Amino acid sequence: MSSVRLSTTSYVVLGMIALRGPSTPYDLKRAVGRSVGFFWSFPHAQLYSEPKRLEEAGLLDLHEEQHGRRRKLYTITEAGQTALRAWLKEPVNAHFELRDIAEIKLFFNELVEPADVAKLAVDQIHQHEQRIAVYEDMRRRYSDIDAVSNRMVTLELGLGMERAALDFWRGVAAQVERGEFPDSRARDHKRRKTSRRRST
Amino acid sequence: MSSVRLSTTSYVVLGMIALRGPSTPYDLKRAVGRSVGFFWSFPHAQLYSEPKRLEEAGLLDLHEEQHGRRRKLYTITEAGQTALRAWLKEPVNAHFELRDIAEIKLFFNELVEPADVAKLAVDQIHQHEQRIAVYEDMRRRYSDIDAVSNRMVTLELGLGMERAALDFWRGVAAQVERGEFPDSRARDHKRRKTSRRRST
DNA sequence: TCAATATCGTCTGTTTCAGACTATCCGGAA
DNA sequence: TTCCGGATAGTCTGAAACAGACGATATTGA
Repeated sequence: MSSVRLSTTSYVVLGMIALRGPSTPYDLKRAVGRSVGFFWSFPHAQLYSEPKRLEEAGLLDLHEEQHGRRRKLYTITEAGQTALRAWLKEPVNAHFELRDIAEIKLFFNELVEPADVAKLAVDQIHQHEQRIAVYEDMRRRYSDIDAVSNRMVTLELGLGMERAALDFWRGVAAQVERGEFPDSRARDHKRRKTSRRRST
Repeated sequence: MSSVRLSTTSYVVLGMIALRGPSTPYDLKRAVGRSVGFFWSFPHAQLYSEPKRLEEAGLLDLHEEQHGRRRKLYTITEAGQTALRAWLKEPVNAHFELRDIAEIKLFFNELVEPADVAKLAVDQIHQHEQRIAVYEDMRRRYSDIDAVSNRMVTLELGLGMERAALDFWRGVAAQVERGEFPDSRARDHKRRKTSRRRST
């Protein structure tokens, strides 16, 4: 029940148990693998150690099952629900929580000569397609449940967001294919000018 | 010169030095703080330890300056350039590199009742605006240099991507404001139905 | 029946995190 | 001239997380 520092991974665990109900670490491992793992991946060993921490903090309840293989079944507590919801409501804080590899690669892309926009676009398209598949899979699995509202709102938002990104990169890819992209044009008139800097 | 494991942070350091030229850790700290730090943040102490590792791996050169305060000036080596470019070219691998907090929060958003789409949108809008500002700042700082091609291609892509996302979320916010969003409509006819599960 | 495969869980050295802490420099007020 | 505050610059450390090797138990079907 002592105060622990909760990481994003902690909230992923909390969130998964809140969504799925009572779960063993292995349940979580499989569920994470085909859903939220596409947005936040981590070693599966964490799914054994993290719930233990959360249980010690009073955010999960533990029910040890003692027949056959010893396994641990975790349930979320009231305190856990509260902590999770509080986190979900607060904005992403700028404090060591921002990490976006795709954007980093884009940021530094000017360093690869000539800028390989085509490859970049393909990479992004692939990633967004994958994420869309994750959301669509969830939608498929839940469409038979009658509680349409909250879950469906979320799924549609996720899909919408991913589709917007996908469209953007598909557009880029198409432009590149039609030779409309600046990098090919710019290359020849660059040759003449060398590393002159800051004339004004 | 031994082989070390390079993390994303390593590549950020390499990338910053490649972009800016010779830099001290403190230079990096400031530069990161107002640019790439918005996509990938980490404790500044890393900017002292990481270059040392990279230097030992032969990816950076060290020039110790010994007048006044002792400071270390790092330059990227050929090997460093090569490693960086190789990383930039390879697609984001699915192996512990995917981490997107905003998407996580969206994923679990159905758990906050009623789904607070408005707040979510505001958060996203803020974040994308901030990132747009980063790209625009870069563009402002570099627009006077005549090497238009690579850097400008990258900046336009970054801006385009962020604007697409921003537009999407602005659209969502507008819908919410006009009351067109499903969550308000869905709430009443949900009350009646309780936790029945999976009828088929 | 036992071998292969799938399921489930633990362990461990290394790296990173997060921020407290130390130290230096510089300008202006007392 | 010293003293103070703030900006600049760098170090240190305990606690987590990482990454994956490893160990153990079930299940199956030959």
